[in-house]
Amino acid sequence: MALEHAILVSLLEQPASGYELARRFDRSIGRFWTATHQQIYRVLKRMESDGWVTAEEVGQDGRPDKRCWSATAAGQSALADWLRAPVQPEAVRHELAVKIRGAAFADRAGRADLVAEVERYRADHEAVLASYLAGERRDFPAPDPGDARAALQHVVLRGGIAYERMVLAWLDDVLATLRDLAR
Amino acid sequence: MALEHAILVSLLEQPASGYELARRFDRSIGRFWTATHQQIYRVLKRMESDGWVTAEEVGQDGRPDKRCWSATAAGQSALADWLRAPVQPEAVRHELAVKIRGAAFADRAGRADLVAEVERYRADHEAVLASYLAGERRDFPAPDPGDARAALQHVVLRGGIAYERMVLAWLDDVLATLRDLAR
DNA sequence: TGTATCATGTAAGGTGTTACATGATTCG
DNA sequence: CGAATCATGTAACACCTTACATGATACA
Repeated sequence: MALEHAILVSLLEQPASGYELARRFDRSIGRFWTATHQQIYRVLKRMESDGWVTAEEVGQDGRPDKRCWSATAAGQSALADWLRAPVQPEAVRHELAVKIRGAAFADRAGRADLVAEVERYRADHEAVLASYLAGERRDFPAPDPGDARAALQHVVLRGGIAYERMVLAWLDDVLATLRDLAR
Repeated sequence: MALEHAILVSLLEQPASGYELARRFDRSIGRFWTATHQQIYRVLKRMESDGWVTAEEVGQDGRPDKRCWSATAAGQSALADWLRAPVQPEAVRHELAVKIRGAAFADRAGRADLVAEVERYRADHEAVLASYLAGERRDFPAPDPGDARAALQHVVLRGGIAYERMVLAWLDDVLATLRDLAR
């Protein structure tokens, strides 16, 4: 139930329309919390009725009008309450791990297909790592000790980078193991 | 939608009652796929009507009767089909990362509380790592190149170990960053 | 003329969580 | 006698995903 809070954080960082929020959830915030635009519009409506956010109608030339959302004082206080609550244990769902254990019950051809799929998956993660590193060079070229927001954004990004590096190393281990079995 | 397939893998490894399955989802399988007993019973029923699993009634002395489930040939073939399909991109939901970015909008006391919470969270992950390492020593003391199932289970466990080590290192980074901001 | 982007939604269906429910045995 | 474990479920609700829907502008 942290979608509300992820939206609050994003709106406190910068007010936005539902559409812009949805794009952020495809990019920076999407690194650690995914949401579709349908979810976002629905939750924004609930948050509005709870008084956590307010919208300002913005007329635009040559584009549809938009509602620019920002967090209210009540929203910021709800976020502060949530920050104080314990972190919920995460629901782990790692499909590839299920497939790897399932490979024990596949034939030679099935395992060869899995090797190809792991290679494709590995290439995806290599691309994600490259984009994180590019983002780090772009957004955090030199540490600024006075900027708390940047320091916190940066440490979260470093977590993403560490995760991707770990995944790549593990996928090499997986590929070596699968190839060993094929011999 | 991999719960069905996680159940198939588990039943192929060893037939089990719904209750036993639920316990496995609290332990070994739960490392990469979580499920509650309610979900498991519901899905088992659907899988039975799809002909993927069959149950054998087992009467027990001093305990309630149980239904021992095993995968059918149709179930194993459904698993093989799924193994050939591309891995779906995972839905990332990392609450702690949201909280860390949210800490930019908290006061000193709120950040101090977050430090304490990160320390608690870190201790949890240290315990998980210790249990993985104990499981590795217990179940895979010496590699057996002929045992495909063990090799695949082991590489998945190594993934869990690598993940926990990465998380611990990152949490140290997070704690150092938060403490830096408090000075 | 077709595709991409901006902008906001509804509806249906599937999945997951929480609470409730039952009933026996084992162990302290 | 109470708590934990074994064993299986139902019901209600919350949440998420997918498909559908609309309509404007910008650009090739």
